[in-house]
Amino acid sequence: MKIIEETPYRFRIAKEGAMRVPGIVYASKALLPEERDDMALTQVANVATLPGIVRASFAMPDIHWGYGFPIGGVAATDIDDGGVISPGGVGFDISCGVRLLVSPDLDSTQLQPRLRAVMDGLDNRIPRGLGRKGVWPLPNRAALERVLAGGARYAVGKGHGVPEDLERCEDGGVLEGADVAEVSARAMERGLEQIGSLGSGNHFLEVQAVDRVYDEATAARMGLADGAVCVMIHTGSRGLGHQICTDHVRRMEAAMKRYGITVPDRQLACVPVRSPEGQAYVGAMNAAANYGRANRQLLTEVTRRVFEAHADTSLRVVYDVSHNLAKFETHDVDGKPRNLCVHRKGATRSLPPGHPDLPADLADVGQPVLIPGTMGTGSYVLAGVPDNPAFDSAAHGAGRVQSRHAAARGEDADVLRSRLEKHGVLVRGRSRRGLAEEKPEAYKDVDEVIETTEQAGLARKVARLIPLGVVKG
DNA sequence: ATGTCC
Repeated sequence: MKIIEETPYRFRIAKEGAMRVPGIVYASKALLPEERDDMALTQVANVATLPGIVRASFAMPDIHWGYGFPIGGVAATDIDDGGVISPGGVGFDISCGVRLLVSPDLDSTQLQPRLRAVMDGLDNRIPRGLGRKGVWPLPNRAALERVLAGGARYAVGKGHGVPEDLERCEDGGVLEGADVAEVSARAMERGLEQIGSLGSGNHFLEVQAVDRVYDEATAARMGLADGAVCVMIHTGSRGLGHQICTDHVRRMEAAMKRYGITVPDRQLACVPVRSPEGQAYVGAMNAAANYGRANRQLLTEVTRRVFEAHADTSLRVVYDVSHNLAKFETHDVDGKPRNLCVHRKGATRSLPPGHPDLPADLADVGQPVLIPGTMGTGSYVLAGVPDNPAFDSAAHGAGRVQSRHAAARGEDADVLRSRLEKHGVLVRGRSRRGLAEEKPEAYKDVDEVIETTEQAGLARKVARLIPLGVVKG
C-alpha cells in the first residue's frame, strides 16, 4: 500500500488494483497507524473497491479496525449509478450515537455536594449491562412497531419527554422509511424488552462539566457556558440493531453473486441500494435507527427525574446525533449534485452553517458535533464547518489503540476505579471486566484527535467537557 | 457493539 502525506493532517492511499477511488485518511503523524499493512488502513483500501463509491474512501482521525469497514470510516455511493449499501459500513450497533443534555442553571460547583446522590440515583435507575431489560417494557409487538416507525417522536408523544427535545435531535428524532416487515421475529423479540437501556462495552452515561470554551458565542447558542453541568449519553439500538445487521448480512452474502459483485473481504457484503435486498436492509436499518433514538430519549427522561430529585434542576437537549448510520443525502461531486448513500461508521455527521437540515435556532452556527473521549480525560463539542471534504462528517470518539482483551489484561477494576475517583470522577459500573476494557489508556489521545479533526477542516472546537461521574454497563 | 456460536 502506497501512502502519501499530502498535508500534516491528510494522507492519501494511492488508488491501485481494484480500488475505484483513493483512500483519504485524516490523521496527524502521531495518529496514523505505524504499520503500512495496518488492518484499519487495509480496510480503507478495501472499501474503495465498492461499486458506485465516489470521491474517496475516507477515514476520520479516530480510525481503528472494525467489521469490514474501519470504525471511523465514511463512504458515499451514487445510488443512481449502481451504488451499493453495506451493513458493514453502518456497523452492528445501528444508529449508535450520542446525546448531550445541559442544565441551564446548575454549575459544577453547585452540583458537587449533591453529586454522590445524583450518581447513586443514576446507578439505581439506568438499566445497563449485557442483555438487561429496559425502563419501558412494551406490552406487545404492535407497540414496538410504533417505536420502530416513530423513534424519539413516538416516545415523546407517549409522555417520555417534551416536544422541544425533538427540535434538537437529528431528523427531529425520527427517520422516515422504516419498514417493520424487514425486521425479523428474533430482532423484535430482542428489542421488545431492551428499550430504555444503556448496554455495555463503550456505551456510557456521564455527568460532565464544561471545562473550557473555545467559542463563547457558539457555545452560548448551544446552551453551553463555562462550568455548566452536562450529561452525555452514548448508546444505540441494543440487540435489535445487532440482530438486524446479522440477518441482512446473511441475506446479502447470498444475493451479491446475482449482482455480479465481488469484494476483497466477505465482511464487506453489499448489494445495490436500488435492489430488493438493498431496500429491505434500508427499511430495517431505519427501523433500528428509530429504536436507537427512542432509546436515548427514554434514558434522557430517567436522567431528568434523577436530577430533579437530587439536584433540583431540569435538563435540556443540546443535540442528539447518530454515528453509525447510512443516510441518503445530496452532495456535489465533480460539480454535479448526486444522490448518495453516505455510510458513516464511527463517524459523526457534521453539517455546516446554513444547512437546511439544521434546527432553526442553530442554522447560523452549524451542527453540534458530539465527540466523547474517555472516562478519564474529556469529551468535546464541535460545530460543523463549510466545505467539509468528507460529505459533512467528523470523528466520533477517541478511537481504540488497545483491543478489549489487551486493555483488560493486567488491569484491576478496583485500582482503576480508585484512580478515577482520585481524579474526581465517580464510577458506577456493573462489570469489573467491562470497566477495565474501557480504561483511558486503551484509547488514543482525544485532544490530538480533536486537534486533527479541526485542522483537517472537518469541524471546529466549541467546548471541552470533563467527566464528574460515569455510569457504565 | 452483541443473550461474544442455535
